[in-house]
Amino acid sequence: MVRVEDMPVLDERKHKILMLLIQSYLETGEPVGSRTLSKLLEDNLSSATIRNEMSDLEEMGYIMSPHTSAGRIPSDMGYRFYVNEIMNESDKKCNEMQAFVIEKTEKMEKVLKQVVKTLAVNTNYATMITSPSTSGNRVKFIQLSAFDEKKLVALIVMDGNIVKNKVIELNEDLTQETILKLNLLLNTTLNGLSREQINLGVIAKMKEQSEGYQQIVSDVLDAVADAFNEDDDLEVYTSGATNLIKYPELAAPESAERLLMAFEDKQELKEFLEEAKEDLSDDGIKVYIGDESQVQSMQDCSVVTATYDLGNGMSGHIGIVGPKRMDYKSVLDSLKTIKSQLDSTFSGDKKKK
Amino acid sequence: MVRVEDMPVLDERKHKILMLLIQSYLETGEPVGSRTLSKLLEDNLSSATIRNEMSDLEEMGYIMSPHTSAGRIPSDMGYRFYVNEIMNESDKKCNEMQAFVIEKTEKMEKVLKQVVKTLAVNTNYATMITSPSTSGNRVKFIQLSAFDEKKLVALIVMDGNIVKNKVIELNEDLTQETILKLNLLLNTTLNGLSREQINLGVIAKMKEQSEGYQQIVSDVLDAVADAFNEDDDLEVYTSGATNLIKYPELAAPESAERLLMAFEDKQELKEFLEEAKEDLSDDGIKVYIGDESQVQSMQDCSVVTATYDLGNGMSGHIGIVGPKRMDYKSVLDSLKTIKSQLDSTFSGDKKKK
DNA sequence: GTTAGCACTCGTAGTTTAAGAGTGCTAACA
DNA sequence: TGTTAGCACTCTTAAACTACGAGTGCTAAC
Repeated sequence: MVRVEDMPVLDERKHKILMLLIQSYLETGEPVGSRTLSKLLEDNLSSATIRNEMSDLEEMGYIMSPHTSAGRIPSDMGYRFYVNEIMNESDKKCNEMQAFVIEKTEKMEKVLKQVVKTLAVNTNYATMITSPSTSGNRVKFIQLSAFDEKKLVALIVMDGNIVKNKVIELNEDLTQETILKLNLLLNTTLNGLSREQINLGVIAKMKEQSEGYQQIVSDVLDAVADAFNEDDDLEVYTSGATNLIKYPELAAPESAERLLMAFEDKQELKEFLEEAKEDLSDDGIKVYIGDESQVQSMQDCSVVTATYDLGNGMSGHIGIVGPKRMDYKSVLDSLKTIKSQLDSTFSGDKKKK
Repeated sequence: MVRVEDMPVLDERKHKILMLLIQSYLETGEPVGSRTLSKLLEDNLSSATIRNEMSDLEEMGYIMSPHTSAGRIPSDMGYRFYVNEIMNESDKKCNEMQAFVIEKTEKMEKVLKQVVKTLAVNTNYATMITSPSTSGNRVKFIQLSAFDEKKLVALIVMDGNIVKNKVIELNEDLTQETILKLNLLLNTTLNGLSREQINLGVIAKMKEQSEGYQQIVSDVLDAVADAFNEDDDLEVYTSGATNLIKYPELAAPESAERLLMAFEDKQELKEFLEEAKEDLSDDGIKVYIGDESQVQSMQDCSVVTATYDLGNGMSGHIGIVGPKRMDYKSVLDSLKTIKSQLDSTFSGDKKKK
């Protein structure tokens, strides 16, 4: 793992050469030789001079040669250098963003799937997105309704207007009156309470007052717990995992398989995205190079993550996974665009599910 | 495409040799030579004799040689022959089925994901399952509740106890009385109606009686339409797609990529599974070999599909995709086991979502 | 500090070679 | 007539060899 403090300072020429070398490698994926750089560089320096500089850069740890007689490729530290550089400058340019079209669908799920797919198609990398999670949610409204002889449906609305329902099967008929009473009890007791506030005391008190309908109360509580647990079964949607095997450096059978399996299983991705929120930079975008991501199967990849915020207390994470030589500039731009699109799409529209 | 009528009849010895050849190929994945078969066969026939028989079988179209000096491999017709054979006999044996454990979760979605994963792990092939769909559904119960100043939630219960809800935002406050009236109107008008029965006439009549709350009625109708449309966004859950690239005959870069992409996109799978229900055999299990599946990306695969039935009018489809030389016997057994497990798991438990 | 020149290294791609597996055919045998 | 041994032939695969080109490091000269 590279620490920024450990990175040697570069004079102007080395800086230029390093950036050029990395750019060239990002484009071609081929090791870059001294002659290539010499031609790329506007100063007419001979390849021999460049060779000396490259030798220095290699010693410093910014670049390395895959074998003796190939050119040089960036090390993880080299990539880190490059990314740090463009993170600084990228705001200035803001090159013509492709506008992504997000159809305004009612279902959050569909929007997320669409976003993740759009991103994957546009970037040609693998993408992932978590469904938005609400923190510090509260119960807003509960209603029981009998819709069949021995069946109730419990409707639970949470603060973020998340609606949950649960079918409850009964052993006996309930009078309309009983249902009204239960509704009253449930609402007066639970409304406005957060997960933490619904403790054993509250539960005991409710059961006490429920006069023989403990089972129903307990079923409703299950459903309430479910609504709170929305976070726990946070979904991760992915797309374009197969894009990755197009990059030769990731196509090695074993590593490719592990990568694809990670995208199929999603558990690891979920954990990673959840952790990613811990160390946010100012704009919520962060780049993980190689082992920085701490995900075993992505040691040979870079991951760019962003946080999106739907405004009503709901936020989630987006990630783009590509080879280390991914086109960081365009990925950063894409993510920024998506971020703002998501924000605006839902600014006035708080529906969910 | 092979038609059973076109398959030449085989004498006993050819039958035995063909079955043996295919079994050997299924196990090893290597072309089978005459010497191998000679040793495998209990009758002491020389390889030369076998060669003659194989030559005949090749002429008939049951087997083919990948190149001159390799052994023979089954043709699609050969596989078809084999599958037809074991479909007949497999019921007799019923070898010790592995019991799959289906945890009884509340959410259908989780069950399906678990099933598809279990199957994939057990068979080492790729698996897919559609969520159960209900045909001929009707509206059973509708309820509007105000849970916030200007927000209603419409709760719709369908015949299969599928529950849908939709949040409706209002421009004005509604009195409790108005809501009761609307509830009455909605229930008296819509209850018991199927998708087809809710036509323009019914809608017009409702709007007429809704006295200025047309917007709400129309929103509710949207939600109802949604509930009916459950079928349209039938989900397909998949697992183990990466298993496929372990089989050399499928690992060729281009074809493997198409396969994996099919499993990522799922649209094609969905269509295939929906069509599969058209031509059911008696026990709901069907085997598609090669181009029989009509799915472009699976020309080199075999697909075994089964229908599962949850009893309350809900049914869906399972599919297992593997190389043509998949272990049909164990796949058929696994599917049968899962089928019965699914049936029994939900026999007394009609919850959904 | 820069550059030209040169020997050297190493990976890639193409060719050659040898080995092995399997076939088809022929002729002999029961 | 069915079965078998034998043999020449084909074809794939892997290993060994070759030639080539790209790139380097070093030295010596500018």
